[in-house]
Amino acid sequence: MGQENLLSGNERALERVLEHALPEPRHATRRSVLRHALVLFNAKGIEAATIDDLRRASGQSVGTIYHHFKNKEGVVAALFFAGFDDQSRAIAARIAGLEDGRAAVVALIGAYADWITTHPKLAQFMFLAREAVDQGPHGPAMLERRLARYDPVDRLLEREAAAGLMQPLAEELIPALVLGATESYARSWLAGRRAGTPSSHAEQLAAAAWRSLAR
Amino acid sequence: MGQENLLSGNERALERVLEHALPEPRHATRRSVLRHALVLFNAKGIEAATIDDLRRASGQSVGTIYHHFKNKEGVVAALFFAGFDDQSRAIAARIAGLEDGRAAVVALIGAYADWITTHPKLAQFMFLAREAVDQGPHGPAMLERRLARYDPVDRLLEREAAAGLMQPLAEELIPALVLGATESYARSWLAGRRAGTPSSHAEQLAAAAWRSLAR
Amino acid sequence: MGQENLLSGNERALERVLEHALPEPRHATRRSVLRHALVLFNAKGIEAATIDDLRRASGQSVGTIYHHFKNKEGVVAALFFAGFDDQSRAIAARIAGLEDGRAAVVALIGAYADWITTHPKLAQFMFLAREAVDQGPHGPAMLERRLARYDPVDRLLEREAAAGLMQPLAEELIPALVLGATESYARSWLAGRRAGTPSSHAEQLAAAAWRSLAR
Amino acid sequence: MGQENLLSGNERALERVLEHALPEPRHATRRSVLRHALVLFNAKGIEAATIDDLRRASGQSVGTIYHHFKNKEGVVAALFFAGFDDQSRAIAARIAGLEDGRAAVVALIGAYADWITTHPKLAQFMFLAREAVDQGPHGPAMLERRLARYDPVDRLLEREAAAGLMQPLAEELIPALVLGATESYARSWLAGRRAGTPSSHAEQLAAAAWRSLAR
DNA sequence: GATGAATGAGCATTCATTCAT
DNA sequence: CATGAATGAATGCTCATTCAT
Repeated sequence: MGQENLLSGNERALERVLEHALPEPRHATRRSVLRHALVLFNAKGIEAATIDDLRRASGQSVGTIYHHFKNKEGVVAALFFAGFDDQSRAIAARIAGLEDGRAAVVALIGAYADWITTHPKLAQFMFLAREAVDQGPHGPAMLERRLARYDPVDRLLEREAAAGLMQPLAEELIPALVLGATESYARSWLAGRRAGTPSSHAEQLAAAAWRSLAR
Repeated sequence: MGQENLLSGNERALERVLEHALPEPRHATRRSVLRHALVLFNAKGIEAATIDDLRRASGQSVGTIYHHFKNKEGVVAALFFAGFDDQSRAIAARIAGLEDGRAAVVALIGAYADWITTHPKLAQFMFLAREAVDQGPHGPAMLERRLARYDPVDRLLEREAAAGLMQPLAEELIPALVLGATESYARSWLAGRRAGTPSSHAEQLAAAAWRSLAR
Repeated sequence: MGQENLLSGNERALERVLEHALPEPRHATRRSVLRHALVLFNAKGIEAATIDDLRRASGQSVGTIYHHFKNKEGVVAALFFAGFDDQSRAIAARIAGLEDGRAAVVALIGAYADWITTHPKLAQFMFLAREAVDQGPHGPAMLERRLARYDPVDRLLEREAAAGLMQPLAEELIPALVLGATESYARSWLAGRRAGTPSSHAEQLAAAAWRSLAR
Repeated sequence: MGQENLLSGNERALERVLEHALPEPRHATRRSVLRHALVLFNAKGIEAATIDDLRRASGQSVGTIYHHFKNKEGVVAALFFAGFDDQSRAIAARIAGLEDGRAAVVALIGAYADWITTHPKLAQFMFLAREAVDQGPHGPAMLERRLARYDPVDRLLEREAAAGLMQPLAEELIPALVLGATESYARSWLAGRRAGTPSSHAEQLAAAAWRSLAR
């Protein structure tokens, strides 16, 4: 029985995310810092978690953390991007090739709910960090990636709207109608105020979203 | 021409909220501090805004601020509660007496969207402060107030669900389906990423929410 | 025998400078900080002396130092200006009313040499800090004060030059010819490389300067 | 048209100084580091310029810089000595063989003014670094070299003083009277506060110095 | 010789809070 | 009620230097 079995599913999932973002063996230090940063940020809040906490938890020196991440903000950004990109890949994999608006909405909500269920720690952190990252120096880059992520679904929905298959909704409402409820439920679940995983409700959330959109 | 005309609609609306929470003339100092705190918290973030910023902006002394609010956390809480209670009053006024689930959802979403549209600064602050207040010493009190706010609507929806008028949804999904999209849209609008006010979309948001819920 | 007798001449002279710059009783804390800052800056260098050194030496808290001086740079500037202004007053007092170039040069060099001899610690600090202050935020203010200090002498020398009483020298050389040697000697003396005080050589320095200028 | 034509006069002069101090081809790395160190030290100050700045500017690695110079102090010293020795050679060449006090003073001031005019960057650095080098481990060595540099002139002036040809001046004043004004003017010119080069004023400065000394 | 990851003591500065007046 | 001087723990970050590869 190797060490692998000592890792919970969440930890394995996190490890996979970090290894995808930082695959080189020489990035082991970086990965270790991010692993501990995630726990600290979630436990104490991003502002309240100090570099010294992180140094103690990760067993690295302050200098090493700064050497690799430049900044506390750099640690936050690295972790956020690793999570965001993994999430985007999961979504893209499910949406790829779909030609039907309803199927796309179901796939998007399913992928989003599953990812959050599989990566609850990272998801929680991403809700915490989102605002800070959007305001920070990587804000524009994030905006672009966000647009790219949702672009395929947007195109399909636009096409069906043009074909008269959807409710006559203001276009700027669509994103909120698609993901608003799922996001809201996910926040509650991550905060411990709901029992069922987002994954377990994904079908109902997707069906409800589609009812709100379709004619 | 009185001073009143010099105040924008937002400022008048804010003033009304503060006067409702702190009606006494001797509370003028408190109100002034809260007025400036709102601007600072929104501009710099709650943690980043310092008591000294607040002292400078409000023209009061540090001692005075502590005398009236006990704490920085006390300033945040006072502002948050003033907003929350005003919001609750607005919702309660619209819901009162309704006996129909659909009407209740329409009223709730309408009141919520209108309040945010009328009090954007306060609404923005409340999204910022919500987590901090929920964790802080007033967390339990807030939970109670939140439950009380939504209780009338919850009861109506439960009744209609029992009568088989609604989709067979997991109960814990309902709050997200009712307000998730509206909240999501409001956040985007407050962040400057959407053009139309929540108010202007309230009917569509309410109709969509109801489609997602009703059989 | 009071405490006064325990103070050396230098310390009394320093005290007089500080009291002139910060006369209020409530400025006692500020004066104490500056007194100890002078010793530290001279002993370790301005950059090498830390705020913590200063806190320890002065018996004040870090917060107090920052409360009163805003900055480490603020401590440096306050000390520099106190010294500079005292020096300017000493020079102005000796020059006042003179109508003769030679007498003005003698008075200026005498006042300068005497001041340095009486305030060696402060003088040493001022040579150390000059560049930093000139570059810093108070640079322009300093330039102005420096021009004002030398203006009376400049005018007299210009008048005599116009009357043909002086060597046909490039105007931009005059300041260096008047004070260059005295300043150079003062630096050496302050560094411990010369035995005689600037004061003791003031007459020879003044006579030499005048020989270099006059026809 | 070779690369040489792309170098300004200052850069060529600097290159000659560095090549004299580090003539071997294998010293090219050292020379490059010193070349960039000069710019950095002048721009940011010696303490404020970091090894990492130097690494970035010179394109070398930290390890290489330490390998060649042992220390940050070692970089400063190497640059200072290169400049000092070149200056000394320039002075010695002009003074060699003179038997007349006046001629020696003229030659010394001329050589000094010319060197500063030709090597303004290096001269500026040397004024910055002088104190640090004098205090540091090379201080005694510097004192010796300084004495050696001025010894020929000192001897000539002593002889003429003994012959009654000079003003009856305290001996310790002589160095200040000889070079004080020139040094003072050079500092002002290097700081950008004077227009004419030291070279252009060398004759007047020398004549003035001699007037201040001679009977 | 060259590289750059790692180190960790040390620093300037901030800031919520207290309390004597 | 009001003031603002005083406090000092805590923080993010820097930087010269070392050393394994």
